[in-house]
Parts: sequence; structure tokens; C-alpha cells
Amino acid sequence: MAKKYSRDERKKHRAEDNRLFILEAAEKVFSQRGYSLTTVDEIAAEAQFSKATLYRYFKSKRDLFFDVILNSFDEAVQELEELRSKDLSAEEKLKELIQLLLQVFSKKKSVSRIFYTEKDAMKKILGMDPKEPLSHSTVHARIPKKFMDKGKEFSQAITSTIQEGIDSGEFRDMDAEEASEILGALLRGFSFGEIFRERTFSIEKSSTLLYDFFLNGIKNHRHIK
Amino acid sequence: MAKKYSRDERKKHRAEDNRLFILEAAEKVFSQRGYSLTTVDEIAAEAQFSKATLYRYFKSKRDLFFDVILNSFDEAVQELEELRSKDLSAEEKLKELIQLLLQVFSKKKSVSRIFYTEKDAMKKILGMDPKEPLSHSTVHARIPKKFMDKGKEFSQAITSTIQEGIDSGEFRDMDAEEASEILGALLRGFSFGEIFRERTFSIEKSSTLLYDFFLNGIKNHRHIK
Amino acid sequence: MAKKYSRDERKKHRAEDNRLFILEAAEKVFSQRGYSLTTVDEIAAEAQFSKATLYRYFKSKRDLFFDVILNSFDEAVQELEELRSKDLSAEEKLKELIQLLLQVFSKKKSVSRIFYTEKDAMKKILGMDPKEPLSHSTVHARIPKKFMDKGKEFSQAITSTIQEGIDSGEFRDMDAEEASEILGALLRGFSFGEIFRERTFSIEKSSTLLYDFFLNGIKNHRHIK
Amino acid sequence: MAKKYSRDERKKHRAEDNRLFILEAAEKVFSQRGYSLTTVDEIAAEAQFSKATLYRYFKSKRDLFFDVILNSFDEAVQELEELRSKDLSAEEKLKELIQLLLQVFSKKKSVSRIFYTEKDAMKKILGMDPKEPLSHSTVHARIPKKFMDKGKEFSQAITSTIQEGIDSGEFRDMDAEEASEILGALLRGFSFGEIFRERTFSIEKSSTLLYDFFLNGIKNHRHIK
DNA sequence: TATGAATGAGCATTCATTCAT
DNA sequence: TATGAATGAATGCTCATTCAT
Repeated sequence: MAKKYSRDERKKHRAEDNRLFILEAAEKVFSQRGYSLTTVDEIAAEAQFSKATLYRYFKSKRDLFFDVILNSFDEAVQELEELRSKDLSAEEKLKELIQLLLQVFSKKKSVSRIFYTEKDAMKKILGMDPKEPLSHSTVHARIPKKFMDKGKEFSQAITSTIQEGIDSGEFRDMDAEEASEILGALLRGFSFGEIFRERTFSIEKSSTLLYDFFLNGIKNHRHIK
Repeated sequence: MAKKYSRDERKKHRAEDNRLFILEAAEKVFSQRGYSLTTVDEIAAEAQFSKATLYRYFKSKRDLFFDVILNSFDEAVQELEELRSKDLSAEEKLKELIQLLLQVFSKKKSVSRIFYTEKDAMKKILGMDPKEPLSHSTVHARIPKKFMDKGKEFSQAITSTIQEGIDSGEFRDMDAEEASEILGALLRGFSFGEIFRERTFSIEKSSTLLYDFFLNGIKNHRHIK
Repeated sequence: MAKKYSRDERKKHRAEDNRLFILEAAEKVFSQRGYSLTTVDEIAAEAQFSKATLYRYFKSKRDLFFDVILNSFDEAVQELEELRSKDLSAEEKLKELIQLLLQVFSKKKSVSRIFYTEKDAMKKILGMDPKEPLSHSTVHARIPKKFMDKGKEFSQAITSTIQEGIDSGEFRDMDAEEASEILGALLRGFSFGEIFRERTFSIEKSSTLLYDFFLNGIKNHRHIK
Repeated sequence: MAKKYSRDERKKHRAEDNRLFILEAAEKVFSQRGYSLTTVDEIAAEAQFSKATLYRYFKSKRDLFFDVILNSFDEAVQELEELRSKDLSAEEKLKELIQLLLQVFSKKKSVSRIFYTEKDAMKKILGMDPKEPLSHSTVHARIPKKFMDKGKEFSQAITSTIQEGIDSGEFRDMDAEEASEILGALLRGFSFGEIFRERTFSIEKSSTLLYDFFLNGIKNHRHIK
């Protein structure tokens, strides 16, 4: 386990810094091993703090996990904001958006994977009876509002970019929310499937590929039946 | 542990039936709770057998899990074959394919989610050192050949359907494999994201939606820059 | 697992024969693996009967084990009797006795090892509270009388042979029982230690060696202090 | 499991003390019940620690067991060294040696019994295939070198003491190693058989007895055939 | 504040024994 | 009689969490 920070470097940090250190360590480990398989010991080792110390900063593994996700969201949302404020055409903006989200999903932010996939862990985390199925009503009711809000910021960024394109005539007329949903799914699915794909693509190649398909579809528009 | 089942409620099964019964129960629980969080006790309860009995039929939790996946694959691959033999245009076939895969992913076959997402569990299952990163070489080397073969049948079905469309001129000229990759990602991502979506769509609506976007993209082709 | 008896060969046997088959199989497995590590499944496999069938012939693993030991004793005691009736000098008889016991201990009858060494198993078998220490009073009170009787036949055989030698003047004057105890210990210890010895000796060499030492001791009787 | 210990009764130990405490508890339980029948719970109860705590100090039951044996060896070997450095005649030294080894075997060090007798457990412990027979080559290859080394120190102590006696003329001319083997067996067998003996002897009486026989044998040297 | 130590609750797996045919 | 199937009770080991300093 590589030691990212030496004890000396760390000394100077105060409480809030420590929190962040731990959060980063946790993110790293959670990303690599998922919620269930990650042990608090591993996070502690990665953060170079004692396990007990983690519990000083976070009430539980569950809480730590939530904060990791929230933290990841925050960073990503911030990058998102920067992107949105750029003066670009909808197409250009969409292309960059795809690239950004691909990075968010695949690289450092792969925690999101857990958020989207470890239903089981989520239930445990959300304090639901494990037998109770994961339905919208139950999940939505329990996911801290903060979560949903952050999540919405994302999809809204996509949605509004697409809407801009529709308005400017760059994109065809359609339900921008649906399109956003589709793009989200595409990115998600592409990132998750990575491992079992035989060929891998660079982020650039990937984003070009996805962008191209999302824009043009597969249909031959010049084809006359 | 309180007795969670009664002998009376359960029909008398033969060995092979029992195996299947357990397999189904396992699939259900694994699907809901993922690999790590699923306990053998839960599967046993669901199957209305004692834990020890499961071990008569399956060597280990790991083995049971593998068999669940294989079993799911088998069923799906069979449906796939039926579809492929139908005499349909590439577009029609693609539409049905999307519908089928959506069902495979979202409904009964949601075990596949684990296969695609629980990297950590997979590592454990594949007997890898948890520290060792999940790379293609390591994973591909260890995933039983049977698995990869089944998996390939799927992507090949998609690929060849797309290729048919390209050949017939229905689809534009492109790399069929890449397109297949994209569709796979789309379906995957759509299914996994389901839970956190605010709106849900029926399988029909979903497949129409995905089909439409995959076919046409979002671009306004009549738009002149 | 080698099949000692084919089902066909066995068909002809009646209940009593089956009992013996099982007994032999059990002896073989118990000898190799000890009481605790031997599973009823293993014995059943060795005997080519179903586990349930074993329970038709023996009330429990414990009972089966007892019978194995008793059976072993019986065979050995019989050989002993034959030896005792031979017309030999005490020295000669003693030499043969050593050889016989060495065989009994080391070869087929290594079950005795368990009897002598697996105190823990004995306790369980004897139905003692595991916390209760193994003292003479408790053990002796519980070991079925049959056992002690058989055991005594052995030591008495040794004792009386030695006594004969004392009476004939071949052996020096001593407490024959003590000497018997000593010889028993020597044989036991020699057999048990076999595994960790670097050199191994044939039964013949071993018995000569033991006999020689037991007879002459190590002292230099011609040495004048 | 009811709490079997109270924090109050237990003196505060440092880490190293705790390790030793657990080691002693384990030795006690292993000695009484053998490897297989000893449960980690029992050791924990004896040590007045929770099971989980044992695992802080020892990686596994197997490891704990090994350390118990090693520890026992160490103590015994140390006593041995002290004895060897004393200025005594070979006979006197031998007598004390017998006494010491008798103590080692029968009293506190009865763990050694397991080492010598629980072949089956040894196999499991050594990670051998249970079907694979216990042969010299396999066992010797796997027993940690440390073990064999300690073991050899013992037999060498005996051997050299005997050799001294041979050289000084106290003992008759013979193969010192063989004689050492014999004495080892005698002591071992005597200790193991203890339980089923009707008469028990004090360590003093026992050592006198064994010493006497080992020295003089049973033969009447004045007897003329 | 920081941490080494301790633990309860849990989990996968095994095995002697019983049951139903 | 013989047996395939079923199971309760263990057992070794792990891990999130708390405690004492």
C-alpha cells in the first residue's frame, strides 16, 4: 500500500484536513473494492490513521461512504459548472460533457459505480429491511435529499445542454430529459462494461465514439426503403 | 434460526428439480442483494431448504453463484437463438433484440448486474489477490472459458444483426462491433440506472426509446450550420 | 479410494459379514486418520455402503469406533494366545512377543494408537464432560469393562512371559509387572515415534534392537568404577 | 456463548504478556483435548479473552498450535542446556535427563503428545492431502525446519550423554544413536500409556524405574545356560 | 486528539445423525 | 434391508464498532 502522505507532512493539518485525507483514502478504496468488500481497516491503512481515529471523524462506515459519494459529487458538479459557463456551441459542449462524465465515471469517481450498482449495500446503508425490495418509493424516500439534489444537478446539466441544442436547431426536436436519460445510461453502461470488454479505448477515443453514436445514431438516413 | 419453511408447503422434488429450485432462489437473492451481502442462509430460506442441503447440491457459495450466472446466460442465449432465426428486417430484429436484452438485464436476469458490476466480489470469486488490479489479462485469464463464450454469443448476436443492417443498407456504414459495444453499454446503463430514475418506463416504452435513439441519434440532420 | 470389495462379491454376504466389512473399513480409516478426522462418509465410502447403512449396523460413530478397537484387540489377543502356547524358552518367547506387539502396534492394528493417544476423542467417546480432566478414577470407571479386560490380557501375557523367565533364571529377579509396563511403554513409544524418526527399521531389525536393549540394558557390566 | 471471564479478574497485561497468556491457555487446552477437538472458543474461554482477540495475536488455530509447540520446545530445550552443562558422570546425567524428559512429556509439556501422535491433525496442519500417506519424505519436507531443529537438539542431548558414557566406559559399547532412539521411545511410551495404567508412579519412582531398566535390562547376567 | 486493544455478531462450511422411500 | 436426501449444531474466522489510556 503506497503511503501517499507521510506522518510529518500530515502533522500540520488540522481536523478538517484530516477529514479530507480520510475521505480521499476511503474513496480510493471504495472505488477499487466496492462497499461490502472494503474494510475499515483498509481505509485506515490507506489514510495512515488508526481505525479508531476514523471513527472520530465519521460515525460509521456507512456515514463515511455517504460522505465519499457526496464529496465526489461535489467535485464533479463543480467541474460541470465550469464547463457550462464556457461559451460553446451545444455540440461542442455536449462533446466535452461526455468526456467529463466519462472521466467522472471511469476514473477517480468510480465510486459512483457503487452508488448505481450495489443495491444491496445501498439497502443496508439506507437502513432498509433487506427483504424489502428496492422500489422507487422506498429508495427515494430514504436517500438523503442532498443526494438526490446533487444527482439532479448532473442530469439537469445534461438536459439543459441538450435543450440548448434543440433550441439552436443543432439537435432534432425531442424530449430533452429522455435524451439526457439515454446519454446517462450510455455513459454508465460503457464505464461499467469496461472490464469485460476485449478492446479498450482511451478516454478520447471513447468519447468520440459515444458522441458520434449519440449524435448520429446508426441509421442510414440516405437509405430509401 | 427459526425454521423458515415447512416441509408441507414444498412439493416433493427430485434431485434435479431441487437443484433448479435452489438455483432460482439463489438468483432471486443474489439479484436483490449482490454477491457479498447475500448469505447462504438467505438463499436457503428462500429455497426452503436447510443450509446444509444447499451444500449437497453446490460445493460453495461461489460455485452456486457461478451456476446461477451460467444458468441465466443459458436461458437468455436460448431466447436469443430463437430471435435470430426469425425472418425479420434488421431494424425489426434490432428492435426485438433490444426488447429482449432489456428484459434479460432488468427483469429476471438482473444477476448479470453483479457480473458486470461487482468487480470486488468478482476478484474474490476468481481467487485473485484483492490488491491486484482488475486488468483484462488477469480477469480474462481467470473467468471460466464457459463464461466468456456465453458472453460472446450475446455480443455476436448484436454485432451480426447490426452487420446485416449495414449490408442491407438499412444502417449506415460503420464498425459493427463498435456499434454493438455501444448498444450493449446503452442497455446495461439503462438497466442499472433504473433504480435512481424518477420516471420509470415500461419495457415497451423503454425499448422504443432506446431503439429510437440508437437508430437516429439526437442530431438534427436537416439542420444547416 | 480403492474399492476393496465389489458390490457383486458382497451380495452374497449376510448381515454378520457386512458388519465385519464395515468394521474392517472403519479400522483402516480410523487408523489412517484418527478418530476426530475420520468422517462417517469416509468409512462408508471405504466400505462401499451408504452412510445410512452403517447406522443400521452401528448406533453411532462412537460405537463403531469401540467395536473396531475391540475387534482389533480380539485378533491380537488370539495371536497372543497362540504364541503363549508355543514351547519356547522365555527369551525366545519374549523375542517373538516383541515382534508380535510391534506388528500389532505399527501395522494393521495402529488403531491402538488412537486408544492410547487421542485422549480428547476418548473423552468424547466416553461421554465425559470435556472439561473434566482425564484421571484414573474417571476413565477407569467409564471404559467399558470389556476394554480393560482385553487390555489386561495383553499385559498379563507379557507379565507372565517375563515371570517365566525370572522363574527359570533367564531374567534377573524383578517385579514382572513393572518390567511388563516398561516393555509396553518401549513398544508403544517406538511405534508412535516412527514418523518423526529419520532412520526407519524393518520389523525384524526393530524387534532385535528393542529386544536387545530390553534384555541387556546399556550398562557396561564389566566396567569397574 | 455466555461470558466466561470478567475483565476484573484479569490482570492488565501488555501485548507480549497477553500473547504468552494465550499461549499458556492454548497449551493447556490442546494438551487436554488434542488439536482436532480443541475449539478456538475453548482456548479463548481458558485465556479469558474473546475469540476475536486471539486472532489479533495469532493468525489461525494452526499457527497458534505451532507456536504452542515451539514455545514448549524452547522451554524444554533451555532446561536441557542447563542440565548438560552440569559436571556429572554420564550415569548421573542420564538419570537426570530421564527425569527431565519425563517431566517434559508428562506434565506441562504434554502437547508434545499431539506432535507425536495426532498424525491426522498434523497432516491437516501441514496442509497435506489427507489421502497422501504420512511418509518420511513428505512429513520431513513440510515440518518447519525450526521444528526439526528443536527436535534434534533433544535427541542429540540424549545421544551425546550416552556417547559420553560409552567413552568413559560406564556404558557398554553400542550405537549411541540407537540407544538414544530406544530411550526416547521408552519415555514417550511411558508417558502416553499413563492414563490406562492401573498403578501410577511419581516422577521420581518412574524415572528410577526407567533408568534402572534402561541401564540394566532384564537379563540375568549371572545366569549360566 | 489519537490509538492499540478488545469484542459481539455474523458467515461459510462441515459432519454426525435421522428420515422417507 | 438399503439408501439418497435432509438438517441441527458446530467451528474457524472476519469485521464494524467501542473502550481505556
